[in-house]
Amino acid sequence: MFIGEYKHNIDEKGRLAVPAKFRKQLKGAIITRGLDRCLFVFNQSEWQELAKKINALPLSQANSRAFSRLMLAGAMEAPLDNQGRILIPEYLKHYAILKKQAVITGLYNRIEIWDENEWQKYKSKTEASSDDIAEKLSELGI
Amino acid sequence: MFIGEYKHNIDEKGRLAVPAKFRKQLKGAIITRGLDRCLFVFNQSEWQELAKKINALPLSQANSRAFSRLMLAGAMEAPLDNQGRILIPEYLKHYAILKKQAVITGLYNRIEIWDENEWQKYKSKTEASSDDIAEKLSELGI
DNA sequence: GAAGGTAGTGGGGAATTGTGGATAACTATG
DNA sequence: CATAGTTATCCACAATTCCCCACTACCTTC
Repeated sequence: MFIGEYKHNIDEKGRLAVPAKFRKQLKGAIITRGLDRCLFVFNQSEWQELAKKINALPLSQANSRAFSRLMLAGAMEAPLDNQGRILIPEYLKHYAILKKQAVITGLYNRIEIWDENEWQKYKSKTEASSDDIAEKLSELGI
Repeated sequence: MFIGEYKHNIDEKGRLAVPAKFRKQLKGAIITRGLDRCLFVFNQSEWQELAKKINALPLSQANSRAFSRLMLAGAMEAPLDNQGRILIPEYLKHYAILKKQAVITGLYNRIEIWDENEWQKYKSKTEASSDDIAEKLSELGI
């Protein structure tokens, strides 16, 4: 299970250190476009499951194609190097507006990568309206 | 599984380098017209499957006939040369508005080839409405 | 408080990949 | 049958990517 929030730097080659606590669970990581301008990182099995679901969407529907292209075409295998870093492709760096300082968060079955600034913005926005958000979730059984 | 987004150039002879990660899975490629003004590339077995599906469409329906003509009549075998490139026929280059810079994307069981410009346009359009798309897909269990 | 270990950061060298051009084979046409 | 044009195969260079090694800082433990 991935939990927690970590702050790390991306070097000039686009490499980002994965927090040590995440590494063992991440053999064969897949990185892809996420929602809200962050990146998702999955381990092999979680990704397999998700990719299969996406692939099953009907090719004839424009929305399905768009979503596939976001998630599947956005995806990239991201093997950890000996120092436990992943390489973030240029187009994903661009998508997530990643500069030097990045935030890595654990969300149970996935990891998210945010630009530090974006994360702060998102957090303050969300924290301010956390009560409202909670209300709306009651419909979903939480 | 094909995933990822790569940027490559088409040379004056109409040749396009297939990303190294795709090559082993692509013995005997089939290239054809795709949807949204891109080209689809399949490996042998995926193509077989799709062709069978298309063939099963009712001949009586105008839409089916149009789709058959788009996909089947547009198809072409595209063997890789020793450097891992495929040759894109003139009529397909024209269909996909391909100029020099092309984008190659992996979508699980197929590859797509886009003109760089078209891809950027499509992507920014899609990314802008990614929340809506995601919402609609929640019905499908994602 | 010191020492050992772990984690994060940075840079350099080697192999792979992408790209362009050149030569050889084939096809078509006069 | 010969020649010209077109297509296919091969070769070589250049850029990028990948992998490895080294350093520093922090944290933990004795």
